[in-house]
Amino acid sequence: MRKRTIENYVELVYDVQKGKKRVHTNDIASALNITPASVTEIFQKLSNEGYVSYKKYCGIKLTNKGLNVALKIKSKHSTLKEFLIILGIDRDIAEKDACEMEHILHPSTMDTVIKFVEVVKNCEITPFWLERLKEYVKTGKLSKCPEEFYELCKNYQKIKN
Amino acid sequence: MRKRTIENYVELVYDVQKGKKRVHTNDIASALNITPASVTEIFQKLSNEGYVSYKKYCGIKLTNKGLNVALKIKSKHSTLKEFLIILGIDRDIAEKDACEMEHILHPSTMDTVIKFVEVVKNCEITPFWLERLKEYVKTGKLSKCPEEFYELCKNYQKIKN
DNA sequence: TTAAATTTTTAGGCATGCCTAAATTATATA
DNA sequence: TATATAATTTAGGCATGCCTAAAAATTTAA
Repeated sequence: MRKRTIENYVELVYDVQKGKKRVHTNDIASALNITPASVTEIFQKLSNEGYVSYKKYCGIKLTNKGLNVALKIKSKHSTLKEFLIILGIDRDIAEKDACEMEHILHPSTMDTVIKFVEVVKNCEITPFWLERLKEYVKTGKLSKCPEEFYELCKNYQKIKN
Repeated sequence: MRKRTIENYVELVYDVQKGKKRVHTNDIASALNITPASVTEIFQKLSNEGYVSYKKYCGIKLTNKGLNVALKIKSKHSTLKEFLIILGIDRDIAEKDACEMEHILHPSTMDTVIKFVEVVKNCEITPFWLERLKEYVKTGKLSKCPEEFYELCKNYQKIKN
């Protein structure tokens, strides 16, 4: 199976599994609008590769290996979604784009995104540059950056060097 | 053909086409490390869908339709790469991640990214928040945001409301 | 508890994007 | 201008992730 496929299925299985003992073909099939027959095939492959334990006619359950993948992907997903929302992307679009990005970004890119989100969340108030960006996206007009900011930045940089 | 496949091939054809009249199977095959036979198949499909004009044994040339797709994708690519580089991602990783992101992001997300890059490039000096982020990524330590910044932000927001 | 309904699996197919090997066409050179 | 060489195409295969139709197992309910 492709990395992407594994990640998507394992992630979904994780979500569906909550509050259930086992996940059945129908659960996945209806969630994805595909046929149960296709899901059976996926279950068998996920099982062969050790992501789930599978018993015919009884559905599946994530193994530790599968659980780890699921947790990692879910963590990436929520960080990326937060990241996009911070930038001003609509929640549902952020959700979809995060769904794609979670599979492709390099670990070091993910690391930067994680820290970006952390930095912004750490701010007591919405950062100025972010306000300006959102305004620009909304109105199409980019306001000029006030002189005081430049001064402050310059001073700060002098101090550091 | 899948959207992603079309975009990838058309983009590559555009790059290879520069300074040549026609692009040959071998050009693409060697660039992608796949066999010329596979490229022939791709050429035929690209041609069927109107992205290139194709004459047997003579290679292909982008049509206007293909050129438009190529230009759009290349524009997305370079914006995304710039975006990632601004955030502090290494150039080669930025290159690879941009290659993936260019196919998946929602237009409104792209719009925000475009404006983000514009806003940062518009700054006379590297924004303070970006300095802090990069430092955090590099050292693992997040410095506290100076009080003056908060004050300035607050004042600015009062003025606007 | 046995028949009906539902769920799951099997078997066989299909499109995609790749492959190899062999045939065809173009080109370079003697 | 032949002919050897190189490039391209055709033909047939393969893995993936999906499909349908039919078979098998399970569950429900009479």
